[in-house]
Amino acid sequence: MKTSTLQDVARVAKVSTATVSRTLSNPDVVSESTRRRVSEAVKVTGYRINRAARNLRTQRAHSVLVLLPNLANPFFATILEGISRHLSQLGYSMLIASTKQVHDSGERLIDYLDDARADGMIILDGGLAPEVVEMLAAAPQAKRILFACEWVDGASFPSVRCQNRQGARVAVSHLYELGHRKIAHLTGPEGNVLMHTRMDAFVLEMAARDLELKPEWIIPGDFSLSAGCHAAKAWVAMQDRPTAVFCASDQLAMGFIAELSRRDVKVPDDVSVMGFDDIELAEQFIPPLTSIRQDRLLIGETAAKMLMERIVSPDVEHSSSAAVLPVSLVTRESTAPLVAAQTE
Amino acid sequence: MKTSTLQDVARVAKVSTATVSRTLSNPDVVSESTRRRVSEAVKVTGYRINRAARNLRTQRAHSVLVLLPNLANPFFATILEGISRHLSQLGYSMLIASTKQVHDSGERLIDYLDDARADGMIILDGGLAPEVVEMLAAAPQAKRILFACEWVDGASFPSVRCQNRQGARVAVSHLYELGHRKIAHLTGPEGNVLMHTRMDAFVLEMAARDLELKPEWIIPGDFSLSAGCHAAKAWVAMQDRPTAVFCASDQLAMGFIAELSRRDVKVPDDVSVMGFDDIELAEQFIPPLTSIRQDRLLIGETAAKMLMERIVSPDVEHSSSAAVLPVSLVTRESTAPLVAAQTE
DNA sequence: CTGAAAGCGCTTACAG
DNA sequence: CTGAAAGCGCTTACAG
Repeated sequence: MKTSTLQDVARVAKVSTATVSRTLSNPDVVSESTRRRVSEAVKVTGYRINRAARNLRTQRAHSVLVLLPNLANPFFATILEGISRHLSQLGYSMLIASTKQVHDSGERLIDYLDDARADGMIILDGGLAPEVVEMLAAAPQAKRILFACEWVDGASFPSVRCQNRQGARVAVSHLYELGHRKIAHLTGPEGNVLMHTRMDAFVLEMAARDLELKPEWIIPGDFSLSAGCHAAKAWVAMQDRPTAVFCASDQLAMGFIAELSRRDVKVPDDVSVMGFDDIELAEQFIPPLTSIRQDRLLIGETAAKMLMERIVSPDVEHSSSAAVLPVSLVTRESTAPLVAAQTE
Repeated sequence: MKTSTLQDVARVAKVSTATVSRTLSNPDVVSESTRRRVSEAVKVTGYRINRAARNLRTQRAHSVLVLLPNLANPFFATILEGISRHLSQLGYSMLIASTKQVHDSGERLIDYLDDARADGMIILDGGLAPEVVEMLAAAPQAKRILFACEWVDGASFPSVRCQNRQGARVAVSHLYELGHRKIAHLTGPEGNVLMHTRMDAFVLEMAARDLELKPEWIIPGDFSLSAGCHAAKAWVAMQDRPTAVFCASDQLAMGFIAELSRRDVKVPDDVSVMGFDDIELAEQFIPPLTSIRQDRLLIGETAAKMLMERIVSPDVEHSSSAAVLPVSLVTRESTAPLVAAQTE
């Protein structure tokens, strides 16, 4: 059983292929009776449009590439869900690749656009090599590239992100209100745009509140569980221990707490710890983690929406400024008021 | 700057488009000097193949759909990584969709194959509606559909899975060797093929070892953290408490332990708990989780490999039996020898 | 080893 | 409102 084509439908409906095509993509333009005959013929033949043919003819791939730093990071799942939800509404498919895999396969990122595999690109990796960013920026399709979550400083791509600075400020202010004055920051990876943004806002907020910030209270990390574990060892070894730690990711916070717990340091009794992201697991963690919530579904949907507007209406002038989505404080049990015993 | 086509390359190289095409896809068949001239022309023009055109001409989409039950489940990330790794080696792209999203968008799963969007399908959801499975099985492209991790009993699709029965057996035997005799099983969701397979093997292994199994020691769950929490409440309420619990997933085990810990029940001192899957987090959990390890990268790679063989050589007779990949016991700190205090 | 030509299955400007 | 025809950019059987 061969799959049937427009030709087959046209033959059955006794109209031209042009008319079948119109009926399918623009029904208002054909007569009522034609519409009925064609619909009937479509049903009889079991016709499905051939997208390869349509793509070639319309010069559209009807799909979008999402580039992740790493497929195995659960942080991205909900963002993908949001992207995919919006794309499929518009009849677009979602293609996924990771930076590493594109590199390993010897392809260039821009090929996805150049070879008509994708109409646009949502990049969730701010750490692309500078020459890759340059190549993307110089490409004729640069208008159909957008960053989400992370971004590249100095590049002119539109982007979607959360209020990273505000998140750091809210974190400090939450800990401050609990009475903490000695607050450490466990950072993301050096060079990462989120790491710098959050750390920078943290430092400024500490200064604004006139809080001392010893150099060793900025603990370098990399968003991972294991970096959190290492940081816990550093914290334990400190002469003058901070009574609260603001971590740049939930995974960092979890690793930090896990290692402390192995050493019989209690959270939040001995030290308050909070994360950033509010991943699914934060609520289930022991203790449930106080965090800065990003709405990842919304980030995904917004990114897809902005990109699709640029794909569908390339000639309209689109604002190139970033869409900055709100964050919110989620208070759980890993942070608590400062008690006398912590300050001896 | 328009992107250049085969025509442009042919013009520059002063050969026909046929020759350019051959040079690119089958270089051995053209002369040395032609090969040089064409390569040069490709470089000069910056030619990239147009995949939409090639796909139409070759009647291949050069991409594969991976269907997930749910995009937001981190369990699948590494499997995707494995699939994607193999596909991209062969120049294929990976399309992702979730069962729910396909349903919501009003599409039928088979459309992906019918409309030339994908050449094949890897399905990670054994819980497809029976009418969907029937439709897939009846389709002319049924040979290019494969299940991984989960599968559908009674359907004849090839599949890749881990040794689920063996995993359950090893779990019981591990707990038995630690001295446990009263062992409970916290199950996956009713109706799920993994749930039944693991439970069934658990029950048989208990019987084989002549161990009592009270009905209430089979605790219904659904693979999630929160089901694990609920189960912990059930365990606490039991008159005759099992001294060890084998959970059908790591998430279940983590939820179970988390809730126990809130109630000051110690793992493994008061009860030994083990999971299934060995997800990344298992090692970082407190206590680090004993689990049955599945090699998810290998599952993904194997699935992609089997599917691609069927796509590339549709006429060869492929074994339709399942590929069953080994599991292994990973012993960590959530299980411990039975001590007298537990058996009073 | 190479070229001319057909054709994959659509969409759309043009003409009526 | 509808049809004939061109063409999107490739690949490949055929002929030489």
